[in-house]
Amino acid sequence: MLTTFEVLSLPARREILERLRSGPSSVSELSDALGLSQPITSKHLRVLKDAGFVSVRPDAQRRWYELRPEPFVEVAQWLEPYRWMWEDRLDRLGRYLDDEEASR
Amino acid sequence: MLTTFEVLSLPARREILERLRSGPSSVSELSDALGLSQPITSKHLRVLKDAGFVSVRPDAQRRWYELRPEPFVEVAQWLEPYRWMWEDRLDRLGRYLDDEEASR
DNA sequence: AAGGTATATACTTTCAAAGGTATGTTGACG
DNA sequence: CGTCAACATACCTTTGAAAGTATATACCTT
Repeated sequence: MLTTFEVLSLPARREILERLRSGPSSVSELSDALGLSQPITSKHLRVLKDAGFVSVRPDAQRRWYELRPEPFVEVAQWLEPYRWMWEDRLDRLGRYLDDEEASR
Repeated sequence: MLTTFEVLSLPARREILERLRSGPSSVSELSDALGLSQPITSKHLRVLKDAGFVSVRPDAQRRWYELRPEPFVEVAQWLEPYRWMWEDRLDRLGRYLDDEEASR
């Protein structure tokens, strides 16, 4: 199973995620919209599902894929300790320290 | 050249970045601290440099590597349109009010 | 039951990143 | 000037993700 950042390293998969921001979508809708073959699309969705980026809801032959927040939260948490580099406002530093303290 | 997310997909490189949060470091310091061989460390640092994650300052035989914000900002900007998934409006309203207050 | 639709997966090939090892390069210092 | 120290890079090998193609599965419709 691929890790969160490995999943995100492929542009096609980021495009799938971007498209899912506007709501759930079926495989054929995604493959049409992004110009990918159906098998390729299914395989990317499988990877995205295994990593927690999407969930699936069957509906007859269709599968509706939908965004899930967990891996995005993981990225946000990874990113947080680096924010001081470009957001050097003291109140944000304060907020970061508050969060650190609150997490213990 | 590897893209931002490709660079981040390797744990060893994320560990290097994490270590650099406490300040600039030389190759041997990093390789000792992380248990990596010197060539491997140098190669990862080369990748990180090419992708803009670090800058280098020569000092005799030593090279001091230091974090740079740009790629982190890129990740933050990519992440932003997904925040609604786990941060609801009230959270963001709260932060907005905090910012307004802090700016006076 | 038959045929069509929507999706998943098996199989193969390709390709490039990652690690290991050896060697090159540059500067310090006796 | 020779040697050591710190680092970079060239070369080779391995490995696994990605794409393409073909096929399997499940469900609807008539």
